[in-house]
Amino acid sequence: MDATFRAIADPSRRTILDLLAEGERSVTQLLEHFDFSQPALSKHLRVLRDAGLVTARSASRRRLYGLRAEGLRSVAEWVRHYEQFWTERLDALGAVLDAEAGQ
Amino acid sequence: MDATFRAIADPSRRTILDLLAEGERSVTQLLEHFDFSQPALSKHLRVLRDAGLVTARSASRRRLYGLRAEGLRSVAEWVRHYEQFWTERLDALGAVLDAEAGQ
DNA sequence: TCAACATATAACCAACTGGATATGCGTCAA
DNA sequence: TTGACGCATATCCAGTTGGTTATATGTTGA
Repeated sequence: MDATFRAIADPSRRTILDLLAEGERSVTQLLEHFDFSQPALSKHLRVLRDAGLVTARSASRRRLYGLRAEGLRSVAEWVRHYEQFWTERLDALGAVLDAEAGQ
Repeated sequence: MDATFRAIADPSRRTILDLLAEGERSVTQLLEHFDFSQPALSKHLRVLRDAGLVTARSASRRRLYGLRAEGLRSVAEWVRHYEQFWTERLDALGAVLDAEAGQ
């Protein structure tokens, strides 16, 4: 879980996840979207793989990466725990408005 | 937004947010939950403040920190975009089970 | 008034990180 | 079979990070 949070802390890696959300991509395909070198991309992919956020399979001489969104579940649950803090306020606001409308 | 993701990448800082979710706390109160020094805590608090995740107000000679959960909104929205990937699968599974039950 | 308290900042350090270049290794096409 | 392709790994480097100790600042109580 710690690995997950550290993995998504980097904007390039979040972009990778965004790209993979559209479907499987090879390393070369992914690389087109970045300014850094291919080894740098491979490093990012390794971090994502170690965090369980992407999968990889070999297809002839290419390597296809895919999204493994379930890896983000812990993040989703963690943040949902906080979501109530702003939805509660909206509920409270709604209650106030209702009360005022009732008068 | 980038600052937000980097801020929550650290487990100590996530713990701080968890503590503040229960209410305002002074630096000394927060410090009881950690093994590191007071300056280290002040540094973490600065990162969280810069990311807009906590608020601080002076109360006599103490400084009370509070949660500012709205700062996590961008994270919540980002991860919700991925949430569909596992809920969709559950929906699909549900459809299969429904179909089998119908036979 | 002054010592102790509560906190922030400064300066420093080791470890980690994201990048680069160089290279190794398997796969395909000619 | 061999050269080019696709990718991973090794090594190195500069910048960032999380920690430390030392110190400065404001506040309160005696």
